[in-house]
Amino acid sequence: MAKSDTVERRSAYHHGDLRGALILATRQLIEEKGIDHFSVSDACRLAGVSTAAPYKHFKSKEGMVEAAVVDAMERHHAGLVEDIAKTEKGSMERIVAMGLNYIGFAVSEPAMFKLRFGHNEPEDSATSVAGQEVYLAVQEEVRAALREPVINDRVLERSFMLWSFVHGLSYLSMNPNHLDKSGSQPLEPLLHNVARRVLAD
Amino acid sequence: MAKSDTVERRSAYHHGDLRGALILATRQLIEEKGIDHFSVSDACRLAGVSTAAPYKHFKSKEGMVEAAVVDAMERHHAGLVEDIAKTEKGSMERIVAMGLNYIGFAVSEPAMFKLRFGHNEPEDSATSVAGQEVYLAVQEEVRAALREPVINDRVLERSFMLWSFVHGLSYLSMNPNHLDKSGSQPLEPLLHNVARRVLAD
DNA sequence: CTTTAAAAGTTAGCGCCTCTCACATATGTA
DNA sequence: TACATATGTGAGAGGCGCTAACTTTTAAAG
Repeated sequence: MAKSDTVERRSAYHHGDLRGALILATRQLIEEKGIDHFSVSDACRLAGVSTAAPYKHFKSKEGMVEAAVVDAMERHHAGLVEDIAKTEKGSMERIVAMGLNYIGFAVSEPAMFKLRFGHNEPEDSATSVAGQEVYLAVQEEVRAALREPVINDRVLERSFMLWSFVHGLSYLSMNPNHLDKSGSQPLEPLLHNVARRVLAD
Repeated sequence: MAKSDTVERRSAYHHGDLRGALILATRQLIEEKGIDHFSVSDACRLAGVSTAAPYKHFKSKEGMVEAAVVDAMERHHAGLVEDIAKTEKGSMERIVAMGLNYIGFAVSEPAMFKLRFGHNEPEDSATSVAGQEVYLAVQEEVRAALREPVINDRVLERSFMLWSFVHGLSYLSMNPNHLDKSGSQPLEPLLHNVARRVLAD
């Protein structure tokens, strides 16, 4: 309890929640101008604090960006859980809903999405752990769709295939001018098509 | 002829080929320390020139990195053409060989590979054009494997599916500790499995 | 061979950025 | 109220991206 307690209390000192405000500013600036043109100074101006303030919350610029990405992953996971709750467990519709949710996140926060996969994080890093939650959810739903009792190698294989397709489709969807490379189908039928192939036999 | 002539002559002045040397230094440093810790100054030190020299060849740091990525894409395409020449046109082996080549490049130059997809280049940018050459080669081979006379929507759809999967597999292969998420199969049988599904019916 | 314009390199330096250090202030607890 | 700790600020060191002005090398023309 010691650690999470500390983190929560941190949210109520001077600024109210400077850590959260900086994470938000970081995301907005990166989505707007690109990671190459992002600076801690800009984020400080946006949050209305001095340029030294962030270093009480993050150990470096890199750590600040990573925190923004972790935050995005966590929101993505929460949204995913919410979205699929509207569909029936083990149904094709749920698999398609997951794909649409994944692509929807990529389109709405493309910079965060790309940063998630642009760095080679060590396995136990916060980014990796947060990103894995989404993938674990995919595995569980594929397991249900395949009527398997546990997540075995068959489930892992098909989950990975599905994830690959959806991931690739996300990249194309972020660059709308490249969408015709998929054969110009609308998203939902294409996802059904792919899910059928991946889950078949 | 005016333009390419100029570019080629440029390669034989003072340094011999500073442009090429800087592209090489840029790639080496980015692969070694990551894009976040890359600086033009470091590349200059490695190439043995002043920090102002690069700006005679590239308009900015961004342009220098992009040139390194374009160079990587061109080498990738050349290697792909060479690799598939060893297999029979229209065969499953050729499709699998392309997948292995793609993944091989991702593993050998992961930073270049990620930069290729980490930026949202305008459609006509050099990066985009160079990257498209590889994808056009994929489409042509899928067309041959499907016995289609031209690259129609069916070919586009299956090419995209194949590319998505191979792309996803590349990301996992760059992080070897994540490879078990694909069901722990060795690469080649897994590629056969996927190619069969994608090309079927 | 000399002249000349352009290409390719250097030095100096401006402005911005990251990050640290010393110091100031707010907060919860004893 | 006193204290320890968590947050914040201001000043500044050191580094980087990029430009301006200048020098040197090269290719081409007379």
